[in-house]
Amino acid sequence: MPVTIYDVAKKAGVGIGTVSRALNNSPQILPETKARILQIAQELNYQPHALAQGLARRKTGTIAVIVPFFLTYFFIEMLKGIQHELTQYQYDLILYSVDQKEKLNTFLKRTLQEKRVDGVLLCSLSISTHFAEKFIEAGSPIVLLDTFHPLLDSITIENELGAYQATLQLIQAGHRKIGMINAPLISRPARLRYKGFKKALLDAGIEFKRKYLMIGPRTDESDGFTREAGYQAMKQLLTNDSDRPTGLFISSDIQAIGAIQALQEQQLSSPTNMSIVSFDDIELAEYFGLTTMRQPIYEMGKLAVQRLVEKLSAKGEAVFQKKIIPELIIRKSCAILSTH
Amino acid sequence: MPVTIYDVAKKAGVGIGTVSRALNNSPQILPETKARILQIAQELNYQPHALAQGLARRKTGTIAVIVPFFLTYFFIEMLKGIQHELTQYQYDLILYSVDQKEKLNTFLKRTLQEKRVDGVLLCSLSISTHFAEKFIEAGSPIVLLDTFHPLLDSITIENELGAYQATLQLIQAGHRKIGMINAPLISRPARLRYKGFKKALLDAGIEFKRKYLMIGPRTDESDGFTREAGYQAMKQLLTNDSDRPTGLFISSDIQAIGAIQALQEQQLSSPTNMSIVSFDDIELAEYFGLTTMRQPIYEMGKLAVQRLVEKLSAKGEAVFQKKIIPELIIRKSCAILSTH
DNA sequence: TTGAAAGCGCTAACAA
DNA sequence: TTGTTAGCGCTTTCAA
Repeated sequence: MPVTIYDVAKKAGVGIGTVSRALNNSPQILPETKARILQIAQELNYQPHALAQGLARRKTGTIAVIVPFFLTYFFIEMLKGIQHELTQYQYDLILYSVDQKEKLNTFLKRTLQEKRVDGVLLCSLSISTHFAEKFIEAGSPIVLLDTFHPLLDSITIENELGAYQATLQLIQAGHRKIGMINAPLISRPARLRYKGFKKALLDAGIEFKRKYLMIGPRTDESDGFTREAGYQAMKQLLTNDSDRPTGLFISSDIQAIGAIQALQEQQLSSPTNMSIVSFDDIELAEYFGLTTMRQPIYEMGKLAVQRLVEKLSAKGEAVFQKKIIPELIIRKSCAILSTH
Repeated sequence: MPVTIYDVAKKAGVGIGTVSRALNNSPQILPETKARILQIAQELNYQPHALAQGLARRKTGTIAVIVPFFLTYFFIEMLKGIQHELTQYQYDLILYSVDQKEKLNTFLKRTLQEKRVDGVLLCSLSISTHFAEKFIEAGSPIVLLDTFHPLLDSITIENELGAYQATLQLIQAGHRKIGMINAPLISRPARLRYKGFKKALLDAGIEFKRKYLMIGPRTDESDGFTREAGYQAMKQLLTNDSDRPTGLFISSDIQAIGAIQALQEQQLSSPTNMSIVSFDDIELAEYFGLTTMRQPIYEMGKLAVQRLVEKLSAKGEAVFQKKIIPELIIRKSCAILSTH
């Protein structure tokens, strides 16, 4: 039989209101009674019922984190940052993973109406304007992570700029035949990285060749930022052995790793036969010696939580849109092209 | 202003009890009134308040998943299985990650008393007998995943058997100088795999050499089943260049990957200079061509959820202890030793 | 078949 | 400073 506030009150010989005050350290209570009550609560091993407390307080102490179903390295890192920071603020985390498109809206609707959570962190998934407005109307705190909507708070990476820099790195290494392996363009980061890539070529006066561009497949199981997708893309690219790029910008490390595998199967290697600059800087990037654009994913997760918690207490400010600039990490997958 | 059951009742011209009956498809209601109420609820976009519902029903529709803080590939896979299955049963998932030892007990205590969740899934972390008994007393459903306690339901891998088989594979390939890279022995799987390893050697009449055993370091950040730990262990092992093993059982794929890296740094490779059999069969194992003992992690996650959900409805049966037998996956990291 | 009312365990406003 | 009480939004008896 779980012990309730009534049990504590009875044993202490006070009303439940007083117990509540003692527990929530209200100033309107005599220090001695407070001490006595706390003591008794301890003895009885009392712990408030979370749901009852939530119902009365109109807040749950829980936030929802919505992520794509395919938990890749990227999301793990993000989750770690989020989780770590959330612990600091004493919030619990409900994890929703979206395996189908409609699911996201279901979850958003639920978080909005069901009142099971105080706020939501939406990761890497696009929210419709309809729902963005709903959240604003309802005054429900939400922050977007690695995704964007003009009406809402967000923390994103400067994808276009990062891609530009990555490509520039290839150009500065002397490459002129530069290609890209990208994820499908339904993904916003994929679109932006593509844009940055093309701009870098344009600015350098290098022609963009359509056949140097490879877009890996997307499946129900993945968003296309996968090792397998990178592998397939590179294989496809190697099909054309008369005219191949010498340098490649690949939209994620994990794809680059797959691509390197495809290279090796043909007795080729990076950077000898193909220079590569990728994106993310996941843990494995170091192992593969990838020159890559580092996204501080963990820190972004922390930042998102901080912002959300801020909104949870004092809401109603201007839209907060933080853009993080990725950092070029030079390893050895991008070689300087020998001039002959 | 959120719409409540009262709003629906008023608009339908009925009592809230009737609305509740309509919503929870109780048989004690006239089909027509039910239809009408449902219709109105729809129009009003009504959704029950989760906490209020939970308070009244004495169940939350949420389960807790407790995992170690260092989310490795192993846990990700496990989480995916859990998450996927949980969705089928309409349960929400609260994720607790344990970053310090005391934290686990805090979480267990909370789940027990706070009534925020209906049950718990404890992954890869040891529960004390004290808490095991508490859970039984309280009748709180809990199932252990990749961890064991005699009093509680659990789903574990036959670690000892798996290690035995892995080692046997090396022996059958002709190896006689066989070593092991292991994680620290505080980990139960590490202990059991060590045991299986030694038994295989013993049964084959092969001497176990202490200097062929390498145990990687454990840190606050990790349990020792990491790439870095494997890397360090192999480096250490290579220190001795006069007398090295030719075959190695490594306690996880990710450590094996680190070990291979150390090998490569010395211009060595597997299997040419060192045969390796590892454990887990994570996604990357295929890429590295690891011969390994496959743990059906995803399926174990699913199974755990199924069992938990079962207990959630009809509890109070015998202790369920499922032991999964790992499967040998032959790739190319273990070479047949040429007889000369 | 339905409505009214008594909880579920807590917080917070109101009195005392 | 404290006790009492009215909610919080729902489920579920108990009568009708």
